[in-house]
Amino acid sequence: MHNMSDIIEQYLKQLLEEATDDVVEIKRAHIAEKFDCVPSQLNYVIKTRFTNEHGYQIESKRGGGGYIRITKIESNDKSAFLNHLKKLTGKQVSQQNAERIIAGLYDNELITLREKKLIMSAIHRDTLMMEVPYRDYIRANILQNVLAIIQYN
Amino acid sequence: MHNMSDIIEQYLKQLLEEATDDVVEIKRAHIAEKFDCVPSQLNYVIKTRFTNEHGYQIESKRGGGGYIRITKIESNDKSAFLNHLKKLTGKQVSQQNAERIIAGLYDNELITLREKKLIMSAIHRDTLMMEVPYRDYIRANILQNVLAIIQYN
DNA sequence: ATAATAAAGTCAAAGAAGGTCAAAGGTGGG
DNA sequence: CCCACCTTTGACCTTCTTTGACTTTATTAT
Repeated sequence: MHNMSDIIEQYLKQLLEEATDDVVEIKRAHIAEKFDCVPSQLNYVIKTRFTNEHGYQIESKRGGGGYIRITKIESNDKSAFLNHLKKLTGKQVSQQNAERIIAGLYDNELITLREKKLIMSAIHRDTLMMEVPYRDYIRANILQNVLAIIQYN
Repeated sequence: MHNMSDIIEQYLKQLLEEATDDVVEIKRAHIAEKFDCVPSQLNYVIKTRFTNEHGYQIESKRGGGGYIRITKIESNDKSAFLNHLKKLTGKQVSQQNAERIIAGLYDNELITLREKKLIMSAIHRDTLMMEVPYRDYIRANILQNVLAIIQYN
C-alpha cells in the first residue's frame, strides 16, 4: 500500500473483518492521530472508498461523543444487495459510480476478477465512445443487464 | 544496446526476472532520475516494448503514491485463436457475427457460461440503444476489449 | 438558556504522480 | 545523400492525495 489513504482504507476494512456484525465505529480524530494525518483525510478516504456503491453505509454524529460508523451492507442476501445496486445504477450512471459498484461486486465475491475486468472495460468511456448523457444511459443499460445476470445465474 | 530506451528496457526486464511473481512496480520519476532521462521516456519505453502483444500488462496510478506496474503474462497458444477473433471483429461488427464469436469462445472453453451471458447482453442491440453504424462500432470496441482481457488474463 | 467545548463536515488550494503529444534529434538502409 | 523510422525532450494535461481554514452540530458546564 502506497499512500496514507490506501493504508487507512486497509485498516478500516480489517476492523470490519474483525467485527462480528459488519459494523465498526471510529473516532475521526483518534484515527487521524494514529496515522498522523489531518482528520479530514478520513472524510476523503470514506468518500472515495466506502460509498454506497462500494457496499457500505456511513452514519456519523458530531459534537461530544461523536463518531463515524461504517456498516458493510448486508450482502448475505445477495438479491437484496443486487437490488440495492440496481437502484443506485438507475437509468444513467457515471463511470466513477459504475466502477464503484463493480468493485463492490468483486469485493463481495459476486463476480470473479476476470468478470470485473470484462465489465469494467465494457462500461469505460473510451469503449463507449460517445458523449454524455448518452454514454451514461448505455452504461446504465449494460450494468443493469450485468446485475440481472448475476442475480439470476 | 546503445540507446537509453534499450538500456531501460533491459533494466526493467531484469527487474522482472528477479521478481518471483512476474510483477514489478516502479516509480516513473525515480527510474528517470536513475538513468538521467526525462520521465516521459519511461512511457515511450513501455509503449514500444511492454505492450500486450509483447506479453506484458501495464497498470498505473497517478497522484501521491503513484506507480507504474508491469506484469509479465505467459503467452500460450490460445493467443493465436484470439488474435484471429480480433481480426474478425475489426472496427465494427454486427450482432450476429459478434454472437458467433462469443459462442466460439464458449465452445472452446475460453469463457464460462455466465461470462458468455454477460458479454452477449453487453453487445445486444437493445442494450446499445443506438443506430447502426454507431452500434456496430461500439460493439466492436466492447468485443475487442473482451478478447484482450481473455487473452491476457 | 447560554456559553464553552468537542466533535465531525465541507471545500478549495497545494502537492504529487503519471500521461500525452508533437517537435527536434539521430540513424541506417537504399 | 535521403527518406523513413526510431529516440529524446519538454511543455502542458489529468488524476489522485494531502492539508488546513472555516462551518455545522451536539454535548456539557454555568
